[in-house]
Amino acid sequence: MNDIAPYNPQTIEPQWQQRWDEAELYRSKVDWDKPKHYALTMLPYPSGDLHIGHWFAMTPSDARARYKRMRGYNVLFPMGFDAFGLPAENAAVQRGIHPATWTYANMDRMRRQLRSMGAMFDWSREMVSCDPAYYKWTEWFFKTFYNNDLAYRGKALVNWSPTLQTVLANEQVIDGKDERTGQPVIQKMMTQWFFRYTRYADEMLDFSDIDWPEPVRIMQTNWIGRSEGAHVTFHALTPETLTPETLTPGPSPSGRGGDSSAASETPNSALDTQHPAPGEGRIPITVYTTRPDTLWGATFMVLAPEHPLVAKITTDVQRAEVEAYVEAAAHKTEIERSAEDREKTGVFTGAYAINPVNDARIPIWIADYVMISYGSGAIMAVPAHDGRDFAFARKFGLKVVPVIQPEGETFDGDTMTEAWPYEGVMINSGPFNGTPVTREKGRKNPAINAVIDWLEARGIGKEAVNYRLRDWLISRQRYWGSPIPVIYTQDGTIELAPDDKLPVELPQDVEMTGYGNPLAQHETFVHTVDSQGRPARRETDTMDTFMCSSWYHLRYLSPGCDVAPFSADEAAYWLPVDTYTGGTEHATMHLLYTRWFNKALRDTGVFDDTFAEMKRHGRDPRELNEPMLQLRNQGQILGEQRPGDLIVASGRIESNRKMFADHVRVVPSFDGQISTEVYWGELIKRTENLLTLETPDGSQYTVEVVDGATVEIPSIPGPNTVNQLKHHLDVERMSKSRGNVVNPDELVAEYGADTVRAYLMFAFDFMKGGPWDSQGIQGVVRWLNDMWEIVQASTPEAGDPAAERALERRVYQAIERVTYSLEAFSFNTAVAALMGLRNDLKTAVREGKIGTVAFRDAIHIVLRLMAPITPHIAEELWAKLGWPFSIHTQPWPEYDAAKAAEEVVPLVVMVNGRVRGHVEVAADISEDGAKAAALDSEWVVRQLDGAQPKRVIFIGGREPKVNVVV
RNA sequence: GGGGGAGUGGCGGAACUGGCAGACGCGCAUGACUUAGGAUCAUGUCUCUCACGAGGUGAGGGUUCGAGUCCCUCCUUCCCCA
Repeated sequence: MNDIAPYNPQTIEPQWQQRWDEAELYRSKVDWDKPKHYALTMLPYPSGDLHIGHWFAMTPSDARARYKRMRGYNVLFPMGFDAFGLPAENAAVQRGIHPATWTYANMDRMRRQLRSMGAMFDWSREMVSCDPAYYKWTEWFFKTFYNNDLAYRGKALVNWSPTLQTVLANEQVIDGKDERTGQPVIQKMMTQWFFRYTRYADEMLDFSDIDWPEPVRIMQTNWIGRSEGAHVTFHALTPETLTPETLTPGPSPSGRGGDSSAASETPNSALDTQHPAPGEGRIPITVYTTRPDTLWGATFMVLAPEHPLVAKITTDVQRAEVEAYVEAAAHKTEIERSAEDREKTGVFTGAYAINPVNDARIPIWIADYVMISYGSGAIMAVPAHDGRDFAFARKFGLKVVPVIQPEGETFDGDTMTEAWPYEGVMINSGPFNGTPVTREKGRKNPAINAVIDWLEARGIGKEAVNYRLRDWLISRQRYWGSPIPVIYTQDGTIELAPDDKLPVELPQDVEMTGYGNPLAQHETFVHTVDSQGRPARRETDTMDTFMCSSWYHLRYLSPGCDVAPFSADEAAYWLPVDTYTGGTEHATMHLLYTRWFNKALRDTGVFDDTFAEMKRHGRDPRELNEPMLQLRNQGQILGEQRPGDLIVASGRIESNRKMFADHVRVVPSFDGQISTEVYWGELIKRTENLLTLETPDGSQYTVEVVDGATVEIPSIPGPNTVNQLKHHLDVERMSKSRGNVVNPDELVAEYGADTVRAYLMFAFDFMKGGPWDSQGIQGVVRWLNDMWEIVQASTPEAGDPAAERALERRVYQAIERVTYSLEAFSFNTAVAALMGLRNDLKTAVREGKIGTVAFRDAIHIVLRLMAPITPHIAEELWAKLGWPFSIHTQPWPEYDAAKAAEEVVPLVVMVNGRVRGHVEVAADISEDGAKAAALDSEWVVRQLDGAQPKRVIFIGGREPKVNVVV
């Protein structure tokens, strides 16, 4: 082995990458004679540099795509950029760079970095979402949706910064303030564009056609939040209909008086006497409830502060208070408002409504725990059976009337301490008293079922299904996004830009000031003409970037196509995506949007040509009901845990916890260092020259390093400064500010791409991720160095047949393990199996019992098993042995059970389920034979001591076991 | 606030349907080769015990011939969304 040149990935990797490019090894072309495999990994946002997380997401997916290709599939594995979005605008505002300049420069850098992975990306299919050739079709899809009643204009709350005159994204708002300027942000209603997301809500609840992780399916189901219940119409009494004496300021009587008997048939009778005649002066307010069985317990109503009726129904007496509350609510975010543990706030409007089931007159309040964007923005409050309503009622002294009572309990509205949202028997509910209530939801609950029928019969209410899911708000008041191709004519009607005028292009000459919407300020963009040539205004909102990423997998099919978003010929062959990999953070947003988009395209005829082509080739168009068949989520690579330097500081002690140090020393341990003259401990935090030291018992000390102090760090030669001291790092997400970022470029320069790829696959569970460990990579370095030498080792002409058979067995067992592991996204065990094989090969070379022919047969298989994981070294060694280019077009080694089979196996002997020992037996031993061997073994004989076993259990299979119960 | 995971040696992690817990690797220890070693090679490495043996997968309980795996209660953590 002496004359072998050392393994040098820095030389061989770029060479092979170039060779693969030149040979167009990864160009994927439609070939109906071969089965296809569309492997897709979520495309990156061009933020600047490629992160180790990108490598972790992409290289295992690449390995699997390569493996599929060797299994005989025609594989498509494309890459592109999700290039619109906020960071580019922030860069523009902060550094005066145009978003396009910033984005394209980043993409150039990232393309180079992506190529260094040695992945099988087909770059001829690259798509870039901010390219006009791409967003032309994003706009075209908007038109398609608009023309099919899937897009509409509506009102929604936005984060509005009065200072910047602009709308902010949720992530730009921290504690109700703009994160950049610290100026307050208010909630403002604006007219915006929506897609009818709920149109496909029910279909999106059906996962029967797709193999997606259970957690994702659960999250999507909860996100859609389907519930069954009823719409019920209450009627508000307008101020004019109320007589002066009914206008009691403040809340209604608390119910703590004489009429509060919970068993009373007409609980609100005291309030019930003065409501006006039906019809006149009544404003209908429809509420949605999942619990129509509790209608008799509705003792007040609550409207969202933004509800349009608030101004109309508020009495003059209450007006000032109500307006102040509405104003205050505008300054709160939904997150704050929906926090359940928060103290409830609210204001009485002075108005009353009639509960349609019992004609009770109940007060109408406004409170910020009711959201205008949710349901109808109005609720009936049933304090006895809803936690939030209960808290509200108690805070404001509102009446609590129980209408459901569990067996063996007697509720009293005045003394209940918490709401009872569960089962029982209906009480105080007129005709329904005595009806049993279960924990079932919707019609399955007999009480709900009966009440809904009753409401419908009387025309008071109607069965209804509601979704937590809201329509998809796609408007963004931003520059760097796909324009919405809409024109507003002078008379206010909406026109769409004609197809031959698409795309509506973003103007290049914009000024990014961070103030206002750049597009709205751009005169030549805004001012246009309508279809009649009359002056008109353009829509200045752009589309949510989730719109771009909802169809990028289609653009890869034919990125150059300019007559359609994608070519039907390509789509009919490649779709749907077979394997999709990406992070869990997209579980409910991107992955639901893309499913919606796919169903919308199906129903608006966009796939019609594709369907026709599929049928022509005998494929069923229903295969395209879902965009991605199999989904797997990778975990996240976290920063490396690092201990801080051990430090001994001496100087002037200021107080018992603070020192001004003129001498700081890093020591290997604290032996003999401890004295009262010095401070010592692990450096857990450093802010400039202020150090925090922690002793093993957990006490902390502050050390301020004075100017001109000596700093000694023995591991770093030369004079040291305080900046070179390493402080402790916990396992956390990587970020520049924490200083725990792992740079893949540096790793590739040091170890080579194959090592980095294999290490990422080996060191973590793909689905879980975990903290980076810079030491562990040595194991992979050794593995590849070993393989480099083993493959080129010299072997004897003839070998020992038994040893050769043993090696063959190990090789074939490895085929099975690696194959199974790659199928199952268990990349770590695939590498482990290959390392195990390395151990066997190494032993074989050392012992010299394997002949050249047998050894070459083994290597021929081993290199192909390595090829998906470490493509460069596998190709290089393959070539060194004189085998033809390219290893990546070779078939995957075929598993042969006979060759993998063991002849003799250890029979596991268990007594009462615990292993006691092993007996060598033939692998194909019969049940009776195994039992006899076990009963004959020393352990069983000793345990039984002449007695009969109670039971003898044989567990067959490759590893036979016998359990003797005594 | 809502939702989803995860707890196995000093560390990363194995254990496919309940069937030998700790594969593979890092680290560590001892030895070898070396002027030297952060290179390489060999051996060892869950805990207790000289040993025979016994115990052991966050805690407690249950089902089973047999539980890391299934069920119940609790604890600790991480992630995502709003």
